[in-house]
Amino acid sequence: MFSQAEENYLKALVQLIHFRDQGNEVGTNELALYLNVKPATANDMLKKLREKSLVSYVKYGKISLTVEGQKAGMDVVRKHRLWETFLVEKLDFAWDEVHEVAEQLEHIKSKKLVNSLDDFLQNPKFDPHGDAIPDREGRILIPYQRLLSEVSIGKSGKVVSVKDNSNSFLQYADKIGVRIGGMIEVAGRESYDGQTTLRVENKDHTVSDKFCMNIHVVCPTCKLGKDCSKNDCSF
Amino acid sequence: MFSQAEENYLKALVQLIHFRDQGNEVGTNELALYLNVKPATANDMLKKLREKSLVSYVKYGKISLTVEGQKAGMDVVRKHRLWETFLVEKLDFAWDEVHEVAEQLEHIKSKKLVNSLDDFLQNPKFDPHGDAIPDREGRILIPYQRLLSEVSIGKSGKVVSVKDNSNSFLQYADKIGVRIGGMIEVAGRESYDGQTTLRVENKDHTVSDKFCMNIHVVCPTCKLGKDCSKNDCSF
DNA sequence: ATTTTTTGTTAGGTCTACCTAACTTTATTA
DNA sequence: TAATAAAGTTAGGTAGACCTAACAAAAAAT
Ligand SMILES: [Mn+2]
Ligand SMILES: [Mn+2]
Ligand SMILES: [Mn+2]
Ligand SMILES: [Mn+2]
Repeated sequence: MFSQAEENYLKALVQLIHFRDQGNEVGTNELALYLNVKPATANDMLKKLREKSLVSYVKYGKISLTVEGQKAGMDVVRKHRLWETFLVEKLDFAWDEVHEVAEQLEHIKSKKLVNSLDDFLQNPKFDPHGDAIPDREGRILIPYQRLLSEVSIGKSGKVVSVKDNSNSFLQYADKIGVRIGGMIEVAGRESYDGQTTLRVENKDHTVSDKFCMNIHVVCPTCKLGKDCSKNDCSF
Repeated sequence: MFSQAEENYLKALVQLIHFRDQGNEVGTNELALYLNVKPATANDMLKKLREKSLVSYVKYGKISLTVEGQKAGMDVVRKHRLWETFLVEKLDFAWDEVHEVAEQLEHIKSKKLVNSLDDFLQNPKFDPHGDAIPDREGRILIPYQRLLSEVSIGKSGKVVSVKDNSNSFLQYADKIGVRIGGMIEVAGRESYDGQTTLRVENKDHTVSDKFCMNIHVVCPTCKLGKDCSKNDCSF
């Protein structure tokens, strides 16, 4: 079994290496920044994880996960997302209240618990933020999605996930009616600074480019599948 | 907030001081034994808890909990028992499978989580082992109960709790049909060594005195109330 | 009332997960 | 290419929660 700290590093590495659009090269400093620790601390832990064959890296080089390390990290992500789903679906938490608690729950050690919970929730494929939940083997479903900031004017998308999980972002999103599964139309975009007019539930809101870069949408007709252009895709 | 270790000590003290039939004087050695640590370790922690005004004790004296310490310990017990109930009621765990996992879950820090869970379970008063679940203020319902070993021959009792939570005990209890809420009749008892014949679900089983001393029963007609003899009590 | 046993304390040490400060390597820029 | 900046490493240190070994106090037994 892994310690809580080890699990946090493995999860962070999965997120930095595999769950990012670009730049999947990860170094000590970036990892440390992500985990709110000092580079020296991250360096210590990397040596320990290397000893245990969970990461592979050489001094001054970039970090990667071994098969075993990736599996372990995925498992933490799986637990995190299942617990978030539980909190929202069963205990009526709001989507901006679950992350902190899930950070704790993700470290509970019991195979039976995780799998029972998965069944109890009817094997959900996505968490309350629209992020894919890895299955028992660490596999995830990847919907073909794009950032709202990349959707052309006049087109609509269905919200599948948000990148920012901060309270301020989630509450702002809530306020203007943006939620997982909801539709958004890009009514206009200012070329000067990317200010975008969104039509949500028949109301218009002018939001920043930054905001749009944190929302993933899919074509409402072909949510899954890699090459969207070959279908009757609305994008 | 308290650390996981601190919480474990506070819970142990509540259990040793308040949840025991007799002998509620507790010392360093006993506490250490209960928690599977060495006396020196328990001593260190007691000093720390005294600093924080959670226990009150003097060198070489007996340990007691302050109001604040008792409140904190009760809260851990509450969480432990709520999670055990959740595991059995919602995730179909058996009553001998829940303790270990609850030992982990009891340390999750979120008032909202505990109270939501309590509501989700419809504010249960007893856990799967028949132990009372403290409410938000740390109050518990105490059924008038006696040990099965003290029930007279010919009388029946309804099982409300078991003292031993070990796998071997629970599985043995299961095997002969003893479960919370079930009825047991004391059909006979050998005065030589206390060997007792129990009638459970119309079958007779001869069990040891030791076994009987780990089962709490109440009169089926007056489960609650302090002075059983004033009612139409079957005992 | 001693002796012996049990119980409790102290001193000093380990291991984990952090830290700061100083240093080295690699990358960037002039 | 040489200077500078950024990234990564090492050494040494702290705090929490545990340990062993030696010792002191209290309780029990003779
Ligand atoms: Mn989260
Ligand atoms: Mn999430
Ligand atoms: Mn338990
Ligand atoms: Mn219990």
